[in-house]
Amino acid sequence: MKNTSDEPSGLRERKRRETLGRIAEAGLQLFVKKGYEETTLENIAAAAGVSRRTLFYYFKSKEDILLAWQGSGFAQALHPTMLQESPDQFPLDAARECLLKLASRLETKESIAVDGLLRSSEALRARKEAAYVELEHSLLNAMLELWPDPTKRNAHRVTAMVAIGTLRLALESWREEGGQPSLAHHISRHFDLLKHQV
Amino acid sequence: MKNTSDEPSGLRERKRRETLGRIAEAGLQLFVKKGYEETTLENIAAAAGVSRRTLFYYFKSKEDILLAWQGSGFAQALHPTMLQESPDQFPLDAARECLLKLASRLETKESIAVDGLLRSSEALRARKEAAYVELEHSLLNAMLELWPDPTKRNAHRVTAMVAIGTLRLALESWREEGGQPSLAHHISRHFDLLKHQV
DNA sequence: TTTTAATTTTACACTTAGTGCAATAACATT
DNA sequence: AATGTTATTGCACTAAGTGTAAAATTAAAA
Repeated sequence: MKNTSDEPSGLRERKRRETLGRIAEAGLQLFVKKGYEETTLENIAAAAGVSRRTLFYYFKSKEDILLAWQGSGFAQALHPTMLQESPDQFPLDAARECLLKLASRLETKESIAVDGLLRSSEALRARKEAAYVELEHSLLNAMLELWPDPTKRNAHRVTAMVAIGTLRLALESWREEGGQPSLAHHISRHFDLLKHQV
Repeated sequence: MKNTSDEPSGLRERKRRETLGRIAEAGLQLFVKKGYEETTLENIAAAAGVSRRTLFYYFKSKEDILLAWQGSGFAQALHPTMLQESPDQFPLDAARECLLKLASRLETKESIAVDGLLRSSEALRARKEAAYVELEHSLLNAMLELWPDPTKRNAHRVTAMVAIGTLRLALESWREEGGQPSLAHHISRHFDLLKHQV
């Protein structure tokens, strides 16, 4: 009979998670060491102790093996974290606070390594930009729960776009300046710029 | 001796342009008819009366054949059009005017067809988002020429981000509502929303 | 425990995008 | 006409990704 609970915890599930982890780790390690293009799926499969075909059982593409590391859970945490904000503020201010709380997740070794790799080809750079649009959607959905006014949908879209766009610029600037000072600082400064420009 | 002028106009150049055009048109036509993934480079080469290998002499990838149609020259026109704006306005207002002037370029049959195709796969959707970031850079460069104040670089970045982001949302909304009313109208409305939200 | 069902892993053959290389054809210049 | 330059092609090759079906592993039922 099928197990309908959320998290089955048998041997099968454990091995599954282990294999998934081995593949993701072997992938990231090789990408960092040899470069993304220079690493073949054959390489990853060998390092993970699995057949090439099995890679596609766990990931739908080579890119996905890299993207699995993106943002250290930033994307997953965005929605719930935003929901914790009080609705007694302007949406943009709430978004700002939320992003500040999550900033540390983007300051990890993995995040930085992955970000470097995401610059190494057109296709990967494009994926990175697309990821921001995903964040925008997560943020928008949380906003729609916090301020459930159907007539403000477009306004919220604009707010989410501005907030995530500001995060993107802050990250860029943080990197350009070699991680100095903290990312949170850059985010704050960029949100301040916003008020003066718009 | 080498021809150093900008636009050589011999037989060679004419044929070159013709071949380029044939490939791009054959590609778009087949993509629309059969779908992007379902169209092979073999198909396009045959339809353009050229060898598969020659495709790579003109385009560096299959995606590029499609992306050549993106925006009907919007990207190329952005910089020069922005430069025509008067510096006696707020940068964001100038950007708004500029985008309104260019809006019609996105309302063409080709733009709409390409946009549809760009939704058909993850990789293509990602390319589309990346294209907006390119626009952002073009706009930023023009702004830096119009208001050459090196201390305002980050401010201008924010402005360019907001302007192009607004364009993106306006385009989305315009499409959702079936092209009604004009794109320019949607752009205006979204820029108005901005003032209220930020 | 044995049997049966579901899931995971693998091998193999195949398609297609993209690259390197070198030969040939077409155009341009002297 | 001879020479150089650019465009076109064929061929062989690498690597990503898919379809299929068999084998191995784990879970559940008897």
